[in-house]
Amino acid sequence: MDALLKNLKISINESIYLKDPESSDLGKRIVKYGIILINELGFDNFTFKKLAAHIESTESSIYRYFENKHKFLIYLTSWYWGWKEYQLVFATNNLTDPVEKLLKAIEIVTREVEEDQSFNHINEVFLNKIVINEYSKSYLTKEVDDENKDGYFAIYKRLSNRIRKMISDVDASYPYPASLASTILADSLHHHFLKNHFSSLTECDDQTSPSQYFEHLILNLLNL
Amino acid sequence: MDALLKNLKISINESIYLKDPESSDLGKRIVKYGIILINELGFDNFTFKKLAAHIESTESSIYRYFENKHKFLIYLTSWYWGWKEYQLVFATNNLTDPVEKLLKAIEIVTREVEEDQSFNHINEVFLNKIVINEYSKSYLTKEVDDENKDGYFAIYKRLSNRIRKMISDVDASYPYPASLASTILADSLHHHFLKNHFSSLTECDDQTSPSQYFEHLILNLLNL
DNA sequence: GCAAAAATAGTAGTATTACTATCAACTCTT
DNA sequence: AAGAGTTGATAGTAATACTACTATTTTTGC
Repeated sequence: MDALLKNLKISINESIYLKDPESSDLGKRIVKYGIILINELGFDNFTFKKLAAHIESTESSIYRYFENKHKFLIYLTSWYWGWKEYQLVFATNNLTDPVEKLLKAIEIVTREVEEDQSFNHINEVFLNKIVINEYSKSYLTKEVDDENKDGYFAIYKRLSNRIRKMISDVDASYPYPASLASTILADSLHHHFLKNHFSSLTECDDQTSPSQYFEHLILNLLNL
Repeated sequence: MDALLKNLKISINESIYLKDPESSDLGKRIVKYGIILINELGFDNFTFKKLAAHIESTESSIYRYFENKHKFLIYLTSWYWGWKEYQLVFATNNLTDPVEKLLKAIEIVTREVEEDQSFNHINEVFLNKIVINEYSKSYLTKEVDDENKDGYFAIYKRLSNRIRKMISDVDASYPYPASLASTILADSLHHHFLKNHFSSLTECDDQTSPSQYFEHLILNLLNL
């Protein structure tokens, strides 16, 4: 990953955390080992108590950074989407051909993160797996409308919007650019899951990636 | 709904429940008020204790039917997909034109359930909302592979397969029929959710339904 | 250079959840 | 009238999701 990216701080809505985990050593350890532990146990079996034991700290110290594990998940996934957004802007900014631009964007948001790109203390490979397995749990709640109003999902929505614009730029006549952008983002996560757990429900496997499926879809659906 | 359907029993894998809820009055009340309560509270806030209070029974009685609330969710969603499968088979069996057949199938699986069709004690409108809001939580778990092996998701997979075949029947050259079937099933649930909570991420609203979006997608993606 | 204030870490406790176990009561059959 | 099956009532446990409070360390203001 580009050196510039390594020095950037992904900025996350302040109401998601009580105290910025980037502001202290403990905060960074919470994030680092939180990712490792959620990946290992799954979000449902993950608790602050287990995380505290893992980093040799206490539950109450973690509660000073995050109100509860739900907000911790929102924090981690927001970071992930912010990171994806940077990659997307970075990789497409210099492209002039709108088709090339869109295809590059699709590739970035649908591909699997394969190696640890070591954005400071965050393991992006694990974080990608967490997003695939747990992201929908962050918004499939009774509190979604309040949290949406408070901007908890702002980064994801901004990213979706960027893709929507790129779709309209290649085919202004396509009537569902926002829906298609949403389909690409959400359904590519779903396809990574299917590939790993319900292989009969997708053609994607070691040879064929979700990226190829979505690229083919875009190229055949839009008027290019 | 057709009278024939009302008399059919949706058959659900026996290892999902401890005692068939269709076999007793209490069982039916658990299912009936379980649906109402999950719809009201959301699955995360739903407990067997609350349900027991609601139906003036006890936690321990409910535990005699279902091991835990996760299996209860699997039961309810399996029932839903079984019900959709019946509707799909019923409505498409007599159609000879494969395009018409596929479009009918798409309409059935993507449309919102709008009125209570009173399949005995089950409120299908609420159950549809539950599937939209909670279905993915039933498989996004660490136990998914074991539960899949035990056939917990068999009905959904069978339904997805039926759509896959219909896609291949209208365009044998399309390379991703299984993936496209999965996209239609999962992403239409997602679009109903977006419509209700993230309206900026979709063109779907009161005027434009997810069904229209997916119909347009199919008609423009496949070689018809 | 040091005391007061602010930030942070650690301990202990509570309410709720997600069960399990046991026993009593009632019904339905043979 | 015995026995099986179903439901109800009560109690108990371990884990979860916190909150309140105390102890320690760090910062800063003079």
